[in-house]
Amino acid sequence: MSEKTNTPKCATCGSRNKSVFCSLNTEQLTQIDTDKSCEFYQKGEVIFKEGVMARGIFCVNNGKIKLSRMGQSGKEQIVRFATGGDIIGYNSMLSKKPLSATATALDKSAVCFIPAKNFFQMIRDEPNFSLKILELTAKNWENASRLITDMAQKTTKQRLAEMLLWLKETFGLDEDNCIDVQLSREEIANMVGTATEAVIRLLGDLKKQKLIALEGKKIKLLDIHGLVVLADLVD
Amino acid sequence: MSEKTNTPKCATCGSRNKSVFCSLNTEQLTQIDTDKSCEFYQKGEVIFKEGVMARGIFCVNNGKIKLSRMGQSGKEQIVRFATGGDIIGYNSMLSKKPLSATATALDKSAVCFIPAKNFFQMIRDEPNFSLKILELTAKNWENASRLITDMAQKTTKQRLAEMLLWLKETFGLDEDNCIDVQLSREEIANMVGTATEAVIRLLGDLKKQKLIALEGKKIKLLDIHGLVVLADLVD
DNA sequence: CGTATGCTTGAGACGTATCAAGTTCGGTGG
DNA sequence: CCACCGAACTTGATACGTCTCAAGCATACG
Repeated sequence: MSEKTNTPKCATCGSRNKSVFCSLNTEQLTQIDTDKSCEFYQKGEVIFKEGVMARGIFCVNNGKIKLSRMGQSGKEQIVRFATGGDIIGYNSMLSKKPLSATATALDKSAVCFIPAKNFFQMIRDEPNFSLKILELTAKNWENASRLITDMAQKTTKQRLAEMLLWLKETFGLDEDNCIDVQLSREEIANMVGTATEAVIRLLGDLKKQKLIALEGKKIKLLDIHGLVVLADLVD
Repeated sequence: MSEKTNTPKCATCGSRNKSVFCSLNTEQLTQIDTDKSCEFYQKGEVIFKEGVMARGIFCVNNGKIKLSRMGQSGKEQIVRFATGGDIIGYNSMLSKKPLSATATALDKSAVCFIPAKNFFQMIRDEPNFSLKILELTAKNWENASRLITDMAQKTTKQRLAEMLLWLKETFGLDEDNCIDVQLSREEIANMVGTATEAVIRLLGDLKKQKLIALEGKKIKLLDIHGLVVLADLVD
């Protein structure tokens, strides 16, 4: 099979309708199909690296991706996730600055690359597309400012509870009520902004409080409302 | 003097050229002038409140404004500042969600209100304006994701050093090398994400390290490079 | 089956929050 | 102009949470 055969078409992309591309017409989608390319990544593979200039945007066809920054002495901070239908790398395009985060596959993922030229053309030609991107960046800011507040003010345990809820929103639950993504304890720590050991102890606490259950590597949510209350510190 | 007389005109606004409105033509500016209104605020007065739906954007003619969110048990978290030429309130417009932060004047400030209609019209009619706003929101995200990382990973002292540098960038230094904005210790604590007492002690430490000097309420920066090094934990 | 990697537990040190005084500052009314 | 009052600031003592380091344990994989 050639790569061409593997490359998904925008018109038939299952993620398109919930994406920023939902308002584009057939002609515009064909143009993207012509210019884009698609890459497949294994778990752990890097899609793009912080500090490099972006040459286009990436659209996640399917899979799970983390976006992280290098902080203090090389410690990773996970700042966002992306799944099917999400686009990544656009902030760097728009600000004309180097990429501010590294994108890494958490799972087998298929990611399309759309050149800068097409991206900016869509912004110029299609005000609705522009507005979609603006909506996206505005929501990003709102999420980010909430995160800043929480990082600054909440205890580690509250942040952990919040991150579990965030993971649930992003990746959903499987048939067994377990969060449907596999992250190492270290990666969870890198979301929460704490040490791996703290995550382990605090997950133990949450388990004792019957808010979650631990089944192997999987985290089962037993009491979502309880987690919400804890995360908001109604405590 | 009627308020009309007081209302500054966009065409002669000293802040316009460094603002997102720099690419608009005379006709477009006149349209804004017709529809906008201008309010004057004293130190401490609230321009808009978190949770309310925005009905337009605000453009700072002059003055100093803090944007903050309510976190844990009512504790304020300062997430951004705005000065002459900056616009605020647009994220809420774009995401069609309630305002995510409260804007408060730190000083006598003049702020123009531009109705949503005009804002969206400019986005539709003027791709360059669209791109300016996109650039702005993208930069916001990059700042925010850095802040998230720093809040999660840096020590309080490092964050304080970083915030002092941030204040310097935003408000500049006066003729005496003092940060040109008056914030209470509590407000500084609400930027750093710590207690007022910690800020006081740590400012004392920075003073002992000869990185800053304290002259009354004013903070004088003695060794900017030293602060940069400290903030980055080259320590 | 052995080795590497990730996970877990424990003990100790450190940083920061909290609470409880004082002190200084800035504005107001006598 | 001074005295007063409240708010902001400062300092100290203590407690708690979290990080770090060190060791042991489970798990995955060749």
